[in-house]
Amino acid sequence: MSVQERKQRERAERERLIVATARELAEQQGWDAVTTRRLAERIEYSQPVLYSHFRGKREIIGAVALEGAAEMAVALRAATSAADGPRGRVTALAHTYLDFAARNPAVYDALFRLDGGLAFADEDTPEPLKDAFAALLESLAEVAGDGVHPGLFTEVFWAALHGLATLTRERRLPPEETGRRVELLVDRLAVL
Amino acid sequence: MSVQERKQRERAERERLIVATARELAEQQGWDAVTTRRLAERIEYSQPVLYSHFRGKREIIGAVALEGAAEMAVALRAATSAADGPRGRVTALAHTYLDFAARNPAVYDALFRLDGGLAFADEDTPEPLKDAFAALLESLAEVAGDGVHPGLFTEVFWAALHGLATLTRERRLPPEETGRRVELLVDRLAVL
DNA sequence: TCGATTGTCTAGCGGTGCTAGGATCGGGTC
DNA sequence: GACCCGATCCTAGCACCGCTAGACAATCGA
Repeated sequence: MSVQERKQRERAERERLIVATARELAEQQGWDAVTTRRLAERIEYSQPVLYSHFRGKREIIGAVALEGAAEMAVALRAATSAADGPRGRVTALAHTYLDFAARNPAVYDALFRLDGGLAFADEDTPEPLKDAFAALLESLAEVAGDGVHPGLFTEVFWAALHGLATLTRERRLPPEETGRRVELLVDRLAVL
Repeated sequence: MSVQERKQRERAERERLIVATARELAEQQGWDAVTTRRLAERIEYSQPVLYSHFRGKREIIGAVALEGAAEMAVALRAATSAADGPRGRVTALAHTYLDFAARNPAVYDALFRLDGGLAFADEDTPEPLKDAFAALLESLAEVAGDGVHPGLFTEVFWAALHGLATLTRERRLPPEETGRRVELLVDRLAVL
């Protein structure tokens, strides 16, 4: 049994290596540079090894996305729990979200822009994704306003943040005014 | 001279054919299916002909984007001029925007999701893009609220619409509640 | 020690965007 | 009308992509 266990451990370790390497490469040079050949070379195995862990490139993106979702949830909760008052929490939430997107563009892409084969807003949505949404909802529910469904409010707020994050990063919005945009968004959307 | 003019005409005509065919193919089967080989085959020329009109695939996407921007501006202005009152205009604007994105996913992608090599929010931004933003601004300026820069307000509103459009289409938001999300967005963001 | 299983690699398939270089066609000139 | 020359277009091919079949080697159980 011990031998099998060791092999399983090593296999799991290699899988982590693949995901970490893919993420690293994507952050360094963008997802276009994450080819199966380059990835295989970096982990010092041949291409087919990747396919013994994942169905294909899409699943590797999905794995990076799940990792990112967990980290984002942690970051959001840390920021909101350190802030004071409803307004402070929502502002911190917004800034943390945008900051995460800006600092981890490849992870953000894996999560919300690329196809990682993950189900969203569904019963079989992976737990980390549900939890990241829950982290948003926890802080936003208190400012949704009377008679407004917290989930719906969270969706709208999230969509606005997502729009700002993506348009800013693609230089479709000038990045200088991000602070004022967040201020406006929070002032208007949140019922304080 | 007449011969040269005829050749120029034919050349311009072929360029239109390329853009129209690329757009059609993208709407039918997605941008991934728009390969230079398939596109060349559809226009009944060889691949290199494409490169005598455009620097590469990216520029073809850009051309489709410009076409789409002009159409979107027309659609937005038509919808808002037919609506009554500030609230009616903003609501119509939002629905028209999301409707355009849903009905022309490939064009929307070319405009706001893919890299068409176009400059945004810059002095050398192509005129159709500036004009589409202007169409948004025209209706949104009247509900920006006192002391809020109309341009900044438009950017935030646009980002929110963009987030809703993209997340809904990628099934990251359930599509059923779009109406209620727009209602909430307009109610909160616009000063009526 | 031997066979079977597991793991990994080499090699290759059909596709991609893009381009070099040769063929062909048509207009302008004698 | 014959010729030249430049513009125009195509064939063929480059290096790369995601992915996989099949050969090979290492390891396990009997």
